Amino acid sequence: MPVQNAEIAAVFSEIADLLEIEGANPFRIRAYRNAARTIGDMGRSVQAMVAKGADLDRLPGIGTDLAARITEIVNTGRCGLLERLRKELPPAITELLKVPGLGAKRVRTLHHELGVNTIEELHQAAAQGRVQAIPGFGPKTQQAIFEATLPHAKEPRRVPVGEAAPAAVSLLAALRKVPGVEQAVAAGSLRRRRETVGDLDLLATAKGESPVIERFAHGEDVAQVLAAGSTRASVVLNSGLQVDLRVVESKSFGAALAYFTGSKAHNIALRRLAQERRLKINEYGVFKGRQRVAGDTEESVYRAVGLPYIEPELREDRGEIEAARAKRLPRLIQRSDLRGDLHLHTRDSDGHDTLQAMAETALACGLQYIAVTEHSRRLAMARGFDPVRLAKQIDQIDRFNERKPGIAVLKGIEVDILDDGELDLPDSILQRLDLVIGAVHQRFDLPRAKQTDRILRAMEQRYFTILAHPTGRLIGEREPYDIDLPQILRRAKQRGCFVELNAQPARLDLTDTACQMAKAEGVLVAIGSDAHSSLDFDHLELAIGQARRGWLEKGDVLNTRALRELRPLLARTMR
DNA sequence: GCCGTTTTCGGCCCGACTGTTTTCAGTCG
Repeated sequence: MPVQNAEIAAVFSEIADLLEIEGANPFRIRAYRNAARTIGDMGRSVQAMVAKGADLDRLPGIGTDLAARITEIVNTGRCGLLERLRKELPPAITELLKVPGLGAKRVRTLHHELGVNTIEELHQAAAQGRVQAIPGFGPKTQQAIFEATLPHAKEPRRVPVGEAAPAAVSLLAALRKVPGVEQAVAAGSLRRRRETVGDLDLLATAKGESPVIERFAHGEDVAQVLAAGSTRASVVLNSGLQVDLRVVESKSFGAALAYFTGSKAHNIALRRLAQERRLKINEYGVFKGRQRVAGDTEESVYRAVGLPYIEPELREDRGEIEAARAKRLPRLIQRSDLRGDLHLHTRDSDGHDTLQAMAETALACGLQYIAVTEHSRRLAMARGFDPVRLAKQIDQIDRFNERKPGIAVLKGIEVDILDDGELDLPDSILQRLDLVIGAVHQRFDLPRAKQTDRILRAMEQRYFTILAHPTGRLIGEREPYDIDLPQILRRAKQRGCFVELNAQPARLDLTDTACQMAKAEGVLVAIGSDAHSSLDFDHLELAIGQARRGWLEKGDVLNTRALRELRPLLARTMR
């Protein structure tokens, strides 16, 4: 039974939660949390490392004890420590930690004083007024618990970055109009371009008496004010999105921006470096004793700890500090590096705009070529193409290009990969194309070995260029299908074909760590907007964010190539 | 529980806000 990294991470997270409720050494708890994050974020399979006898304790934050626990979980599928903890505490109790305002200590108190073990029991206790009878708990706390544990109380959800970004734009515009406000910018996971955003972190600089906090808390879209002090406010918008605003003086702008951009793990690593230099970093600056030595810009903060500037998308404590120290930071790809778009639809299948309109908009977006890639016949509901309609479109594109429209249109297809790994259209028509994108659109439930084999077989087809949205996940809606991605990437390298980074906001597929894996394997990533209308070219910006999080540079992305360099690369896959 | 060009022991990031308190603990990011 294969053990996924995510499962090991979940075990360590639960151990950390239970240890915390038990009141264990906080640093031991942190060690389990750090290990959970390290394992969960890792591109490599821990199980494979164990099988190869690799030294697990060379992983950051993994020592002798944790290495032994990992080996135990991989080999036996069980974890003795977790089983022991689950006997000492009711397993459902970790759910209580998710209630806003409840941390480990209060959960422990509620458990000991009231015998509360589940959300339902906690709700009952609050309803009966038993919570406020405990020392340290008052009526407000009890009321907050009561409301947060109502059966219909929804868990805060993470919002796709494509939704969060526009919300931030309008909030920032409003902040900039408040008297005394000098700057207002987005920080947090939005600035790091994470694919989902838990809450919006905004940072403003303002002169002394600016009413910025007050105006923000009374904004027209604000449903609830969670907190509002002199430098910080937290609100919930009508959409359910939580927004935190921090206000600092402009001399602290850089330090505050670094601090509130995070990630938390990156900040901790940074402060540790500062400690070594007898410096202290907080959101107001970098300090040597009482003297402030940096903080007006982010660059100054990094310089103070002996590092070059690190791009926000890299700040996850996934090796960027070490890379910065060694002067080996990547020069991350930028939107302006993209020369073309390799995946889009017109209204000939399920898109909304004509080829002419798509081409004009792409040109206006600074692209030099696009590939039209309609669906194939298997996707009947998307009006997928059969060979006859595809032949017709091929002629249409040829005529279009003859008119010298200022942008080159490549002939492609997004062809379905059938259950057995065959493609949905015959070679006789595929051979007339410039590129063939293969996509899995049904049978997401195949077991790992079959699903992997299906994709590997598709990649071996005579005409196959790019594997579309390789994992099939839809953020927050559908899990990725179960595949051996490292094996697929290895085969892609051998075959000379490419993997897509699909820019649709709900897809952003590949993930950031998968992009890193592709880069490590030497497989070029093809960025595709998967545009279904001329408005969708904006999504390319999201894919660029994801690519940057995956440490991709210009050279790692197929469609940064000029057309004359691209053509031979595509032709090699059409053998 | 991890980690070490100061250390194999003794450290481990830092501050704001709230609620329940008469000076602070707990939570959060």
